[in-house]
Amino acid sequence: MVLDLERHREMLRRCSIAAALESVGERWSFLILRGAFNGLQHFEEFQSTLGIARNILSNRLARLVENGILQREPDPTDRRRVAYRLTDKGLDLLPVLLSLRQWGEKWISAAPSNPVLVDRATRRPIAPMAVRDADGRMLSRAELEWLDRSELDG
Amino acid sequence: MVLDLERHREMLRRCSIAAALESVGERWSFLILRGAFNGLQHFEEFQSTLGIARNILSNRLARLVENGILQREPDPTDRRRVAYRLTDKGLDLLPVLLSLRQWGEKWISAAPSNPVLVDRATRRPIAPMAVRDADGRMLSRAELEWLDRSELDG
DNA sequence: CATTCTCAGTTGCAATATGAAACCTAGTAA
DNA sequence: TTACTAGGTTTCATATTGCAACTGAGAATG
Repeated sequence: MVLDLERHREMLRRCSIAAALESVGERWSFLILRGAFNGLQHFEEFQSTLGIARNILSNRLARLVENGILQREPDPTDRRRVAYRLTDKGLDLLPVLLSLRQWGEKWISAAPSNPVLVDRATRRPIAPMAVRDADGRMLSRAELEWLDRSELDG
Repeated sequence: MVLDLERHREMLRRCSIAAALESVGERWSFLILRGAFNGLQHFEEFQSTLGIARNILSNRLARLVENGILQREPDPTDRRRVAYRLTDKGLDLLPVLLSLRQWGEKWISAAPSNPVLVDRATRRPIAPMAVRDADGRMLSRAELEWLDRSELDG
């Protein structure tokens, strides 16, 4: 029993999805990040655009900072203000955010999202997030298989 | 004031990330889906491998079914048993799951996850989920820009 | 320089969600 | 016919969230 519980805890520690959710899985965290990706930086901006309760926002920002996803930067020109900006670790969540957005767009809100992420050089929208092989070819579901790591070739 | 609240509600309805999170953003939902992707189908399997409370599991499965992400299929050979399996809508969450897993693997639990998703034909692991242009070329952060939909070419 | 306003919170309390454990019901196995 | 199993539900305790009012440092205004 205790062992089983321990095994479970261990499993959750090993599972990177569970680990990721510890950082960004709480209610509002993702929407705060969406805001940050769209340029929001200040407490009042997040609060008024998301309509989140102030104490919860305060808590979520603190946790995201603790987890190294946002950086808290006091503004030197106005000492009341604090800017919250994405760290590299936070910026690296972009694929998660885009996948989720595209899924929601496809299956729930048929309305296309705004703004759109484009290739700066060509100004063309990015491709849908998809599973691809090592050469960048898109793989359909039928082409995929789960393999135990031990069965991977050298 | 009421208008502002309404505008906010409207925004959340329009935001596909918020919409997606309504379906899969509750605590445990993602881990249940991870289990489903790894082959779990039965109540007792989810319960014992995740260690989730039975009433919560019951609630989450019902909600995922409501939202068309899982299908509830009574087993004809044993009328006690019920199989929960991913629908197409649910299977389409794979990119989200993989992005999250890769992020967790990179930034939190350095340990590589198991099992691994491979190209069935070559048995080689899939490429990391990344932002790519329409031709499949990977785009770095510096190459990306947010553009208002109205500014898109034709 | 006194007053007012803004920003980023905190506090207290009510409403919800979650968790643990026992219980239930239909169906299967011995 | 008795025991056991799968998939829940119920009850009650605890934790999380939400709302509204309040605070305190600092900036803007007159």
